[in-house]
Amino acid sequence: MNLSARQLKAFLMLAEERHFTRAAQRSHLTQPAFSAVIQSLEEALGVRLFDRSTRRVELTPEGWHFYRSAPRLLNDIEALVGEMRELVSKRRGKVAVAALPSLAAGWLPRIYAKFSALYPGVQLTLHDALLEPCLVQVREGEVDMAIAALGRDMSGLETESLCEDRFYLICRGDHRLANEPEVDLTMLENEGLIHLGRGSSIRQSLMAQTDLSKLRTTLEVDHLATVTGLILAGLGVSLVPGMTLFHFRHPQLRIVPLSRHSEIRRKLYLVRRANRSLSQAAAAFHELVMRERSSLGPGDQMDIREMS
Amino acid sequence: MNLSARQLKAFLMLAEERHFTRAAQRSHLTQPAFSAVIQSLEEALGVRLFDRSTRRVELTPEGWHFYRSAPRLLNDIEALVGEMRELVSKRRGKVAVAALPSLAAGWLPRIYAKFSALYPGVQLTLHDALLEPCLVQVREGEVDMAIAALGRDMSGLETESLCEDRFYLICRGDHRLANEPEVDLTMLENEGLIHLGRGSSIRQSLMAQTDLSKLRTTLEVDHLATVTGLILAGLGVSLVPGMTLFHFRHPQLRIVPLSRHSEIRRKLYLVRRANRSLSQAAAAFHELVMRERSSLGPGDQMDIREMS
DNA sequence: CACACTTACGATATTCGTAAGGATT
DNA sequence: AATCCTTACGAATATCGTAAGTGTG
Repeated sequence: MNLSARQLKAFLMLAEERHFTRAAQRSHLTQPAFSAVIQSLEEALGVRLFDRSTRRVELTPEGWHFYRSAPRLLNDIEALVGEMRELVSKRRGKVAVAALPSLAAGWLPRIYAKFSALYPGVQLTLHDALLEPCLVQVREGEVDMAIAALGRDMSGLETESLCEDRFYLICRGDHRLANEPEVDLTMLENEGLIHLGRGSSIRQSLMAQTDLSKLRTTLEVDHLATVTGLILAGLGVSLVPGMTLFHFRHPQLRIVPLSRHSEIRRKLYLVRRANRSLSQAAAAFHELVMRERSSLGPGDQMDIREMS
Repeated sequence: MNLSARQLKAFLMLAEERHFTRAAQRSHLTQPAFSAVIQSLEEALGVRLFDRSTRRVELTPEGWHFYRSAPRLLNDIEALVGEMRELVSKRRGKVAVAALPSLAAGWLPRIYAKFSALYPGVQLTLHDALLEPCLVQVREGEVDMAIAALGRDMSGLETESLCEDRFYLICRGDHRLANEPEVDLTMLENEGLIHLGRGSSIRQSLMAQTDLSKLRTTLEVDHLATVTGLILAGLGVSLVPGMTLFHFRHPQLRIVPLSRHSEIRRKLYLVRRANRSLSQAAAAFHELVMRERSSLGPGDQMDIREMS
């Protein structure tokens, strides 16, 4: 037995029209072919569904019984197929992304806006989280992908490089280095440095690439917004990657690039589960991110321009 | 697009097993053939439903979405097909029959008992009604068939002869004709005759075949049970067909056949709608009636034996 | 290298359209 | 005679199983 949507559709068409020739036309079939579909259905069910003479076509008692359920059934089938088509065409769907706070606040919203314009039916979710929580959410399938740095354990994850993010010195306008065109790490000796928490990828990038022992760590906070306030209050300076510079557009703050030879960089990646395909909507989002990645990397110039 | 039950079943099998070879075996297909079914489904939906490497088979996001609805859908399909099979096999169904009161009380219950034993799942309905209401119910499709006589208007109806029913004289044991082996209509002159109502087929048969002007009509009632009482009270005699004789098994009543040459008969038919097929259950009932018709026709002997 | 999915390919079955057949009004 | 469903039949398509190919652990 193998009931098909085509048979159901033909049955309903004939039950409505009570006329093989018309029902066949509406089904885009020749009348004999249509007849064969009905016959195959009757044979599959083992019972005649229509009484037909050349002048009259009518449902048999069993036909009526079938007719009670068939429309709902076909409707369910077509609803399901329709849903799938909507997913494929991205008229519907969901994309969940995890991103480091710096990206979640700065670059990603612009991507979200573009994506929403392209696919207004797709529901977007954004989880701003520190590096490790980002990776956990990807690994556990809570999000489709993350935009983050590399973590300690990247097993089961697949990464694609997005950009490299240079670091900058943030200081108050009256700081001794405020008007340098660029600074060197050696110039920062004995400066009071305001750090982000240890869960932060910014902090981790810094620790991995730099010897900060010559600097004094004055404070450690969790949010960049807080850093702004602390610097303004004269409590120290900070080193942050380019992606976060929009936090520091302030008349009394200065942003000074680190010189080439003491350049520190944070590498950012798009992270997703290994060997797992993305949903159609997520794949479209992924594609958009990769296409737009030039708008955040190589990284520095653009952000400087934005700030000026 | 033509979704089929086979595709759904294969999909669910694979979603459960996550293994083409095993799922193929359980589907009684070779693995490549099974693979082709899955591919045809994916092609029909325009989206991959399974991520497969040689070592792992897993649902894609779209596959999961499909999986949310597919089991219910397949279940509905199989439920419908199952229902149809039950109707065909007469494990379920309905049969509604209309019958003249004489048959509804006497012969038909025995048929119902036999039918119920054969098909305990089929629900039987019996409408005992006078001739014209019987025919109306058939014509309007309220019942599958009727067991009745011929009416004035038989258009749209199809009849099959069931039996002929002889008439008998019913009188009290102390009546002058009580011990005759048979009586002639002429012997009934000036008798007081108890009639049934004009809607009754018994009355109509009598009127059509006999000149009753020599007899006095003393009373006219609607139910045979009442006739019994009236005869016992000495209010007259009655003429009734053989099928009703069980009403008159009473020590003080006598049943006397009418002689051959003044024989009156009531013809009984199975009546159904013209050009309309019966439901499977009704067809089985019809067949049983026709097979058992010898147990009521030619009519007389048996009833006489029963009465003795 | 062994297991597992895909591709290739020939055989069979199904489906389709055209044309002829048969029944009903 | 006209209408309309069924049957007949050849062509295109789909489905199946066997066997070879490919890729992954």
